[in-house]
Amino acid sequence: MVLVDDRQLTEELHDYLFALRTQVHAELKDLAREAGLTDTQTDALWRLSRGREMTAGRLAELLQCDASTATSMIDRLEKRGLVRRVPHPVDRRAKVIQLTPEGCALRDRVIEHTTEHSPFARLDHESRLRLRTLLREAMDRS
Amino acid sequence: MVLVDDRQLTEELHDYLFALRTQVHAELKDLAREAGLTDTQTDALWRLSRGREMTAGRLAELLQCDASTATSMIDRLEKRGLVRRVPHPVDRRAKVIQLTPEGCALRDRVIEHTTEHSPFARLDHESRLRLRTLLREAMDRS
DNA sequence: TATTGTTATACTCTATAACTATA
DNA sequence: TATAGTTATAGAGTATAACAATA
Repeated sequence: MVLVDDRQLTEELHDYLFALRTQVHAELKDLAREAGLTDTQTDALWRLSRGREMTAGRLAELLQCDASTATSMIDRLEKRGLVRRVPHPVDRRAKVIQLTPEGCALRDRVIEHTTEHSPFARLDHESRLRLRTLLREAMDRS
Repeated sequence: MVLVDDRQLTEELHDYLFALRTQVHAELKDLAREAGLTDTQTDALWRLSRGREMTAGRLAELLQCDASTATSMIDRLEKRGLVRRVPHPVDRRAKVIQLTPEGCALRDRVIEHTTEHSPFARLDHESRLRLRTLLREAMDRS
């Protein structure tokens, strides 16, 4: 039983797509400001934190940006002493990006702050489970 | 009955928060490339399209950016002939931002393309309804 | 030859501060 | 005085193309 027009619903979800971008931007910006970072840098820090260490190429892949963009981002993070480039153990072309102790400390603060001021705190447990399921489904591009 | 650790679930949702940013960025970038725009410009066009016309200040508010940022964005869109600044009917300080016919045409193409290649197309109707409800709840900052 | 990463370049996005015109 | 918008400035994010070193 379809009570809502399908095309209208899809269009409405696209409103959310755009709003989501703005909202997520804003949430990350708040997080970032707290830590003295930009939202993109916070994103990068989070990735490095979750996956521990990785090559520059892998980071670019996760952030879905060009390799050259990753290079300049890493440059800025390195200049701030948050990450460091170390040689790859077997591939001498590649470089492994690591969080420094300062980077780890900042990451910890970001995680703590995120957990405290979560935009998902409004939802109850069941809702969060459902949201996870739906997001997984919608975001899966494969 | 809680089968999943709550803290872990919240952390996982934050992974999605970051991933979502990247994903939504990417979706908008694809959309934009199609139309020869940046993702932010696509966003602006969409807002102008949905709300018809509005002041520069209102646009900045919707995009959650500074007024000066909106100014330069409008500059670029105007230079491309997609929007135009017209005097506000009663407040002579304010300017109303309008889509030009070219802007409208581009907006139509973007909407059509979005509907066709929707990231939400993967979800069935019921799932989309549930997603809408959850997003509304989670995104409501008031 | 193909891949990893960097550099040079050019644009867009972004906020802050100082400003103009109007309310 | 306060508000709407602009300008000047500076830094960050972004991709393209050309390049070096290595696989």
